[in-house]
Amino acid sequence: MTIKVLLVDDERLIRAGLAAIIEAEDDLTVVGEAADGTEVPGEVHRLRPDVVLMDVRMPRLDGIQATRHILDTVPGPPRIIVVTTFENDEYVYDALKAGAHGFLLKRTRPEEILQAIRMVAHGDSLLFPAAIRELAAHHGPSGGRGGARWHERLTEREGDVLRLMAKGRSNAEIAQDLFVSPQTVKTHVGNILAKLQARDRTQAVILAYETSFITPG
Amino acid sequence: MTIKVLLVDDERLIRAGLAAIIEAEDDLTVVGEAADGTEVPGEVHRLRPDVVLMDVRMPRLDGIQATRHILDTVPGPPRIIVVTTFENDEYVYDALKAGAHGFLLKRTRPEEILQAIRMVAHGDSLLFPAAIRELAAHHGPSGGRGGARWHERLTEREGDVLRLMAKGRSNAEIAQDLFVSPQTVKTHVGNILAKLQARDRTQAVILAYETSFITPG
DNA sequence: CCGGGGTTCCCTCTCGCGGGGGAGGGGGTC
DNA sequence: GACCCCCTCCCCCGCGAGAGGGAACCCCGG
Repeated sequence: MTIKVLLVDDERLIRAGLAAIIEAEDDLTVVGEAADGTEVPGEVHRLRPDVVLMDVRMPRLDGIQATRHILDTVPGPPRIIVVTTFENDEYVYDALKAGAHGFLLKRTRPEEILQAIRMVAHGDSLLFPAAIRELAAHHGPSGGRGGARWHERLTEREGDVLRLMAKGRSNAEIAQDLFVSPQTVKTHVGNILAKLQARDRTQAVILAYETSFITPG
Repeated sequence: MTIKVLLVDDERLIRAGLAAIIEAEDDLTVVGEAADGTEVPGEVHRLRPDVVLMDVRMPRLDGIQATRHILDTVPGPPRIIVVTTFENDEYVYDALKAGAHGFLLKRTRPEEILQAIRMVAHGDSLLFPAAIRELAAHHGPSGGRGGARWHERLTEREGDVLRLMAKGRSNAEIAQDLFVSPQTVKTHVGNILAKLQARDRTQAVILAYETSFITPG
């Protein structure tokens, strides 16, 4: 049950680095590489990877269009992680909207990149594994099979706060709703923003929508 | 082609007031009234109104649940306008999420209430008539048939700004994106918040999502 | 028993956001 | 021409938000 990964990045150095840390794990393997978005659909069809690590900024066809194209055309598509150099990259939201299952910064520590690959391969969303958290809440803390804990996952309380943030509540209002002090809410909000790599509550709410943590309509 | 309106409010006085101003118009007519959410589905089935003016806070079954129920069960459902007493009512977002096509404050001036009814009856969303604005942009300024202009509609520039707000941009970043000064952006943002009756940019973005001005996924 | 994560609460500090004004120019209608 | 709307830009001001510390409690697991 090794997880098959396809690397997509226009810089050979990046691909080599990612391939090195991935191949060092025995439950992960790199089945192919692509240097451009245009090559991706063919490679996906041919290699049937479980996870695609896709750079956002590429010549010819960028990661967003490539993501959209794969998810539109390939039946049983792979999970796609969008990789970007800068946090708060302007394409991050577009990428998630295009159907990506998470995003990573290139400077993220290798162990976390590996954990991220395993998580999305197992069907979790990188930022908001709502299903997992629900499972853990309903079926007791014995939830996920070993080692799947990732430090960026939101806690239950943080989920409560984010849900209220996504209803337009201010910190003071959230404090009233949850019967805690405003300072506590500020702490939670700060942790949420850090985990989501969001700059402010607006970006956090956007991510909540784009990753279906919150569902409109 | 008179527009049939169903009034739903637990206070007879409110219903009477609304009925008075609506019946004074010859293109609008009140086909029925209901004092409780539980009565609504039956009345909708029986009277087939074009528009439902629905109070949010009602005993037994509130406006949100009633809205959801109607839209779930009635084929070719009416357009629903949620009416509330206080701005920034905590139920507003829930109502829009339940599928309401807009919301109004009870203290809104009568002419605007009438215009709102006409707008939603013609298929526009009250806050974000994106379709109309697109039509106007594509088919020239001859867009909507007479008199449909409502002062709460967003201008094209405001739409640009809101779209960028919904991408998580700060005012300064929006200014760069649009090649204008930050002060100009602040002006637009202020106007947007006023028109949307939103308290801050987060609420504005939420409304943008809930009314499908922005579409996730 | 001790460690770690989660929740709660406190402090200070900075800064962007939003409210309140005003003002000028362009383009449209009446 | 007068009017109105939109877009642009400016001022001041108050406040909430977020960053960056710290600290206490509980519960669970090693």
